[in-house]
Amino acid sequence: MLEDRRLAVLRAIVEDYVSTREPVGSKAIVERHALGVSSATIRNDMAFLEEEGYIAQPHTSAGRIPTDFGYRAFVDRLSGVKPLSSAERRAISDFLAGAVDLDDVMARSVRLLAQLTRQVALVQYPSLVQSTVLHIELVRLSESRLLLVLIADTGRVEQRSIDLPAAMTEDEVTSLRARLVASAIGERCSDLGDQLTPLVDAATPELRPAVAAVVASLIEATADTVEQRIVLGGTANLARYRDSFSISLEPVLEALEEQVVLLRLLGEVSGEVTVRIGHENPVEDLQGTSLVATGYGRGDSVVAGVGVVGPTHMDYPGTMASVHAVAQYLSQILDEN
Amino acid sequence: MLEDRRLAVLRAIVEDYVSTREPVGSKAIVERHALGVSSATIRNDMAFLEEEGYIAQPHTSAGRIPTDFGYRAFVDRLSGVKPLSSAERRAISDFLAGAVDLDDVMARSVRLLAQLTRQVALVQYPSLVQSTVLHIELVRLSESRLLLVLIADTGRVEQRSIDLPAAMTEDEVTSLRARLVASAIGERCSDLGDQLTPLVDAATPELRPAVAAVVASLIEATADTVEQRIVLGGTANLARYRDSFSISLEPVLEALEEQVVLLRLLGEVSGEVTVRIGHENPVEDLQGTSLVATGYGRGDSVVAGVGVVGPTHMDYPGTMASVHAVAQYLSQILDEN
DNA sequence: ATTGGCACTCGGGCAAGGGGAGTGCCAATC
DNA sequence: GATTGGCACTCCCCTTGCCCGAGTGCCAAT
Repeated sequence: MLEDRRLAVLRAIVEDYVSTREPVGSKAIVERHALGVSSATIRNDMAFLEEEGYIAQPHTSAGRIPTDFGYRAFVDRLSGVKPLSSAERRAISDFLAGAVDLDDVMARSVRLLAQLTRQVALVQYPSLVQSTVLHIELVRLSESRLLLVLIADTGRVEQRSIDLPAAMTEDEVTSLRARLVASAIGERCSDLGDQLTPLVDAATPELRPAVAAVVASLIEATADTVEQRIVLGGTANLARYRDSFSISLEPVLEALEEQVVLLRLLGEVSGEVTVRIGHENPVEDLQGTSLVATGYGRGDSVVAGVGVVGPTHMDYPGTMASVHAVAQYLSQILDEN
Repeated sequence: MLEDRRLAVLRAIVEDYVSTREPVGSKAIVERHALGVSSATIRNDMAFLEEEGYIAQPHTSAGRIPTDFGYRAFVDRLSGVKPLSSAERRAISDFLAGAVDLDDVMARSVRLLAQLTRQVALVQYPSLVQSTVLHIELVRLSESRLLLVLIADTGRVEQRSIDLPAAMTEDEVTSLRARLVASAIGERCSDLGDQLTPLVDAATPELRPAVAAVVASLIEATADTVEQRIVLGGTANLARYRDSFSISLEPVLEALEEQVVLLRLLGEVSGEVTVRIGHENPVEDLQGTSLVATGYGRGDSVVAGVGVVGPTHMDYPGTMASVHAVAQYLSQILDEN
């Protein structure tokens, strides 16, 4: 009962601070939230909440602001699920329906998510490792250069140009292409190594180096360290929160330009919506921000992540709902193909 | 002679202001530049330069800062060509040499340019309109869905998925693919419309709608309004110049997220390095910034643009040199393929 | 446990003042 | 006629001092 009210106070503080971005005082809570007690009582509760580490004072005689720990409690125990309005749902499906290819789906999603949440959006391309090979194409650019195109069932198309150790004729390329197609189609991209090494051994001695180069390139293209791609959007939204980030937004922008960092952020997503608040964030430069992310995929398998990065004082319920919804639609689009 | 000194004063003001970002006074010029005259003389010259619109005073009793017009004069008449150091040249070629495909080249270029200039870099994919068709691939995703892949000689690979109006068998797809390849390979992408419409007419009545859909998709993919792609990088550098932009950087970031805007920026590039200073910029939200851009391509034909956006008080000679150098290397890479 | 009252703290806004950088102008000089 | 030193003037900006008010913590009363 008493515990309940204290949590209600914490909720009030989080909500008010998120909407006003100003430290909230005991009086403001009494006025804006019908808790049925006086400001003095609230003050006592606040002292307790501060003791426990949920909230903090920027300085004496200021209101309280939630700590990362406070947000954590809010997200875990206080925020209900905030359903999207039907207008929002419609907006999402309309927005994504017009996409012509995977690149377009990714670009639209990231834009959409940035718009919905007014934060920085991240969308990861479906992982090749989780995909199967739909088609392989080998195009002869010149005597000793090939273009390799790999098409995955998730809609991803990867290309590599290959400098051959020795010239190949058109016929040789055609035949190699047929053999690649025969061994690779339908296989998991992650198994390509095992599937294709026999081809190298089976090749004639003259052609072996060339075949090896092609196979190596194919394997390299599907190696999980390089194959990951993440699209970023809505960085302009960061500028709005300029003063929210402890120092400045330069390190934040910098971190967000590093693919490696983005991969770490979206690396451990699951089917659930995950929230990392402030210092919980693995990336140092982003410890002034929060991440809301989840995975999408076909059926139960998660093939990639999607999420947003914003100030710790974000609207968590709303953001989580938007991220969840976009992930759902992405899964659906993937299923349709 | 006298005119010469006045221009020297303008140059001194531009150079000092660019490096210190603070209004420069007559005394500072005497100290930092050996012009052989007293500060009073400089003051007279400054009064003249102000009268003519080259420089302005933020307020009485402050030093002078260059106007857009002043920068223009500096760029047109005062700045010599600043050659890159050999270390820089080596950095560029090293950086670009490791690229595995066109996407990689574009990503690396934009990163490189952002790093060299410490500003926001833009790199445009080679225009399809300026390319010829190297290969076309048609993959059957399901009974009534195809994936169309178009490979251009510039290394670009475009994909579209197509919902067919009626089912097609594997054989039908193979045969259509062969016909597409026969009519399209070696043609300019911009001519695809003319080249492919006969195919639709020649198709059997049952297949005609499907063929029409495929051809329409191909034409749509190469239409010059949609085919353009621009990669952006180094937005973190904007944060450093936070206070340089008249208002805030939010509108600037927003403008830079609009493909349409970027296309307008790089739309009219030529082989020369072009500079647009402040209000000369066609995009309203970017009139507090300057653009330094040029084109790259094979031989004389410009296939795409590359450039940077930064504060009007940028190091023009250095930026122009970097942009020029990167464009050169891009042209070279394109030539090699 | 809750409440009203009260003294206390401290940040932020505002006004006043001084320092300093820089200017424009003028009379003198080459 | 261009150049120069001198000088009065302007105005930004930093610092100081001050007050106000929001908000707190504590306490005694219920």
